[in-house]
Amino acid sequence: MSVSLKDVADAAGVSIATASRVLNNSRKVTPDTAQRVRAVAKSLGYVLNPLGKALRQGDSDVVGVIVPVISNPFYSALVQCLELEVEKCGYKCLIADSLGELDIEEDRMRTLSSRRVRGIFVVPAYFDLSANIVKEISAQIPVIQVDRRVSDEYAAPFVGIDNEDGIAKLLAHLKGQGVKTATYVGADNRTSAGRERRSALEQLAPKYGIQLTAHVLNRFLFSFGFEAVSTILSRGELPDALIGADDLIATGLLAGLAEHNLMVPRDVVVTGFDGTLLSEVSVPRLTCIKQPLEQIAEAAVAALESQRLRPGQHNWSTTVKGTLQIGGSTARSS
Amino acid sequence: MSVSLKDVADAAGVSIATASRVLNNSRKVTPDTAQRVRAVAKSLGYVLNPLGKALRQGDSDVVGVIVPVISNPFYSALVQCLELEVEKCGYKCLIADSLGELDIEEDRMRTLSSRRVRGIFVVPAYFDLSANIVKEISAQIPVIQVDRRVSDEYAAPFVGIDNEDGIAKLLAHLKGQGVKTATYVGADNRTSAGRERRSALEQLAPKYGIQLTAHVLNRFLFSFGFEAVSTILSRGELPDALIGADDLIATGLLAGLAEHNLMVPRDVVVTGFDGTLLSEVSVPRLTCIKQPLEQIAEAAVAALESQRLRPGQHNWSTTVKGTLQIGGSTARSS
DNA sequence: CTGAAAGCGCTTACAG
DNA sequence: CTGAAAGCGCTTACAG
Repeated sequence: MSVSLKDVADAAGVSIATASRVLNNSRKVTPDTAQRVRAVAKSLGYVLNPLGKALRQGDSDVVGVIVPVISNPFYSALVQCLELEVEKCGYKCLIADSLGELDIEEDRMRTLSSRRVRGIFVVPAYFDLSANIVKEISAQIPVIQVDRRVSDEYAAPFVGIDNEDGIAKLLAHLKGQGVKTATYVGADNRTSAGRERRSALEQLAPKYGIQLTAHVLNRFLFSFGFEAVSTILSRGELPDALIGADDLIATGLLAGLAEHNLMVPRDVVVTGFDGTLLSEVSVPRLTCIKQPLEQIAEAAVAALESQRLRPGQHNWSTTVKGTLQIGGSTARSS
Repeated sequence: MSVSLKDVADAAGVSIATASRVLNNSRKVTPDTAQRVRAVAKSLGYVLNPLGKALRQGDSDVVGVIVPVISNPFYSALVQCLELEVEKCGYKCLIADSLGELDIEEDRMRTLSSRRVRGIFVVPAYFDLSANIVKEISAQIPVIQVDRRVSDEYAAPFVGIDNEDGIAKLLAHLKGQGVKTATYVGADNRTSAGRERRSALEQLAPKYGIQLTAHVLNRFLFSFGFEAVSTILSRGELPDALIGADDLIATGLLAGLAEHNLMVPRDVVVTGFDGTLLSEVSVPRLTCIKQPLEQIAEAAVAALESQRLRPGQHNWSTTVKGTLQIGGSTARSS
């Protein structure tokens, strides 16, 4: 049905080897012949079949991307940035999600690996449980952990935000707004992001003169933030600030507070983390740490390339710093 | 490096033909032999290389999905549903976005086609400009248009929401809330969704006793909704309702109104379309038409299968009806 | 029931 | 500079 390299070669009166060389600019070919082949290829509408190429070379031009949930605005934005960056290298992206479940994650990684992708970007579902699969696949093809990492530091390189720096910026801002007490509505220990943000907060809050009441912990979900409001209210007094572990939780908090007729920032200020669409869409806008996604994507692609060139070095990581994005949700002084 | 079918066959003392048959359950093989092959395959950690299979069969187990922008919550949700449904058939998804640009869309479709995917789901970027490429690729492999369609009704089957029905439900609800005047903050004629929603509104509003002021039209963007508020205010009187063409525009309206210290629903009611995460996250929640994504995904996959079985019939479509999701943004009677 | 062989489309040593 | 040939991993008529 579709035209193959052989068709082109025949029509041009050359061997398929020559045709291949012309179309890949791989070796010097008589200009005359080259031109003829190119013309024929064009007129016949030849398009390379990447399957044959990949099979032969044991290596495709596809890169895999695995995120927990593609419909989480943070991940859909991350995926888009990664895709853009990957395409600059002339590769294509195969995108998949793990739904945050270990067995799906394993399936995705094995499938991609068997397809001989050039490499995999993965946001591991779990800090500890995902370590094995990341390490296993990482031994076969280049794997880069993005946004989250697994417990085993020799599993694969990591690229992501500096959570501690982000939390520090948030605390400095809150302090400037006169915040004295805060409650962390955060993520549990399942993921590295959850761990790092929580421990940074615990460590740094005292330095900014902010007193933390008991955390409310769960997963990165809007519904969790929404419900957390009731939990906190049932305790009695509301703190000056509610610190959400990400934008999803934070917008959940905004919605929950509205449900209880509490005004933000008048009654309590709220912060998020990520700087997703949600933070811009919410009313009031969410103060949060904006992740430099382009930069992360760029670093991730660079990491993958470096991993391809000299494999075996897995215990390194790249962190980038986020920026404080100030919204109305913490405009306490006004 | 990785173990191939030949390795398995050798280790099991059979031909690769037999090994292949066992692993595919394709023909009767002596139970004894079959068991042995299976055992060997397992112990060697054999995993099929889909490249070889696809090359041989001229057909892979991959399905392509092309949406305009993956970071639009509606499309990321759609992609997730499609992926889930596609996997039920044992296929994998190759996801890509066109950024709403024709040349990228063309590149994506051609690339997928050259990879011999089993079929493509596409949300065409343009109503008229995308017609050619959809038709071209549709002649090669099964293509299903989802959510939007192109002008040429013989291009490819379509699966999506019944926009007219959705608009009617919205109008009925608004009428019940005592709305007499409304402004449509909508999408232009670039896409079929934009066209259909607008023309349905123009046609149906009078029947519900709702008077439309001049439309404000542009693309499906949060920023457009946000800015549209100024445009409308500069005209003078605010209508009873602002009807956003989708949730992105509608939440933009909410944010824009808040910026002008206008209260929703007190000063004006607002509606959206799609029922994305944004509609739930916004404060107040957005009244809108919720798209039955699971149902759409199911129908789309069924359409693809039917297209594979008997190709050539392109001029049919499946529409599903959305449901009215009532939020605080139209709670006028309260 | 099983195997030897062809062939999907491609690239790349190896000769010339 | 160019071509004949091997081979990537797989499936499937074709014989037996």
